Amino acid sequence: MTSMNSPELGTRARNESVILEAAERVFASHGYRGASVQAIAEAAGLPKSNVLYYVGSKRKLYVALLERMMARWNAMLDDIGEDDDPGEVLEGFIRSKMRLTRQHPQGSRLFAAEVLQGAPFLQEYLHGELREWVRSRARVFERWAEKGLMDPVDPVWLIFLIWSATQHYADFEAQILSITDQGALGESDYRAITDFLCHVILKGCGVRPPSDIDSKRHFQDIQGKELT
Amino acid sequence: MTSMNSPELGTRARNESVILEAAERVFASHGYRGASVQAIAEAAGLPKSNVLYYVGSKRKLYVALLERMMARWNAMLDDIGEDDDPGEVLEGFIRSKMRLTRQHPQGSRLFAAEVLQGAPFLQEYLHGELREWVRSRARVFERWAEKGLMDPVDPVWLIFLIWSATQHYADFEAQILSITDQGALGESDYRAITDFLCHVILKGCGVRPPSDIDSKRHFQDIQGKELT
DNA sequence: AACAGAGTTGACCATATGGTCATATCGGCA
DNA sequence: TGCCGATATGACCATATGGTCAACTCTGTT
Repeated sequence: MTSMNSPELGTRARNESVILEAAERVFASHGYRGASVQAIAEAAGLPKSNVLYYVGSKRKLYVALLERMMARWNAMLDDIGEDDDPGEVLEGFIRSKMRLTRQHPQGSRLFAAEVLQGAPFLQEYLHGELREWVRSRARVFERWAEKGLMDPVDPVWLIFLIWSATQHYADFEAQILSITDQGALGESDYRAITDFLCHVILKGCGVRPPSDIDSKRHFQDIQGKELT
Repeated sequence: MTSMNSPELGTRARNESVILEAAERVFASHGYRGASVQAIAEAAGLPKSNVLYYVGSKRKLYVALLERMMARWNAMLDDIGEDDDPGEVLEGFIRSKMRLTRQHPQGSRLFAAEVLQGAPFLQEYLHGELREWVRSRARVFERWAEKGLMDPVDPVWLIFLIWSATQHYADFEAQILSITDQGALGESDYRAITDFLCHVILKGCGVRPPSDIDSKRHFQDIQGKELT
């Protein structure tokens, strides 16, 4: 079979993976226009020609990265109904989004850079799939407000608040590290931040926090996924 | 004197102003590396040589824009003491930051792009001036918590929450417009968002909202500054 | 050993890049 | 009128850009 390579991957799969990781870093910090194939190749430790041999073109590489990130994003978005517990749903929402940010900071930054330039490659996704997702969530939140389970806040602004507060820890990491005088955010920082956000946002919307048992399940969920 | 030009500006002042606005847009959407002098020149409606005649170099232009934005930041950061009213301070803080975002969306995006690439030009500012500002604010918040005027939340995460939630409406404007199916965020949107953020964040931290008279002062403050 | 297909890479191309410079025009003033 | 500094801009340069291509090596199969 294949010779003794890194964990059972063909040459193509291995190189593509190296290239994707390198490209994600470069695109994330310099945006689409600012990233050069040469820079990506150097970050991947390969000649430029080899990179283009695998990915075809700069544009295809960029699109592939965006699609990978949107797939991760979709995997995070589970469904809810108006009979679910608002506290559980909101807290799960915050924790999922924070986990995504933590596990894929470069991907989060890539997304931010894409949206900063007006989201030319993501218009369709944003205006289609994601918009519908937000609208359906918003309807449920409104029902909860009618039932007195939460304050009558605009559900769309609430969703954006959660997205922004979590996204921030990837996109503005450089600022946060400078200001808190740290080299990196550790597991305990992320746990503290997540708990803080859950506290403020749930309380701020007048939502009763979920019972301890549920919080503990979420907590273990995070720990389990982190230890890989 | 000078011939009949736009509102009493010398040639130099007028052209520099046009160039700065154009450059802010281009740098904001494509980052430092992704922005080309040619693109800036076209956005300004001037030949490339003329742009370079006025600004010297791409790098100087970029630094000038960052400095202008940091000056606006600093103008917003007024001082507080532990005897001030927490609700008034927090609400003023949120409203100031939101006003900055609204009045200078391109500048906000420029800042975001700079931080996304690791803040190479802003390290000094972030690690010096801004870090001290955050620390001093944090001490006051902690005193308030000790006095029982607010929940014992980590003040630094609270400051970042406010920054992220407000910043978001500039940096992710494309996403927000796509999802809410709008062409632009209007004055009424901004007022609603600001009120929403004040409600959630103050309540979420256990801070008593300021009295009506104070809110009205803030409100007029905003309106006054917006109508220019 | 011979072959085939995947992988590798330097040379090359047209175009774009940031920046310089010589030259030309402008507006006011003597 | 002639002069002068500020303004304007096309021509130009060295380098970097995304992408192509032909030649090469490697690995597994017959």
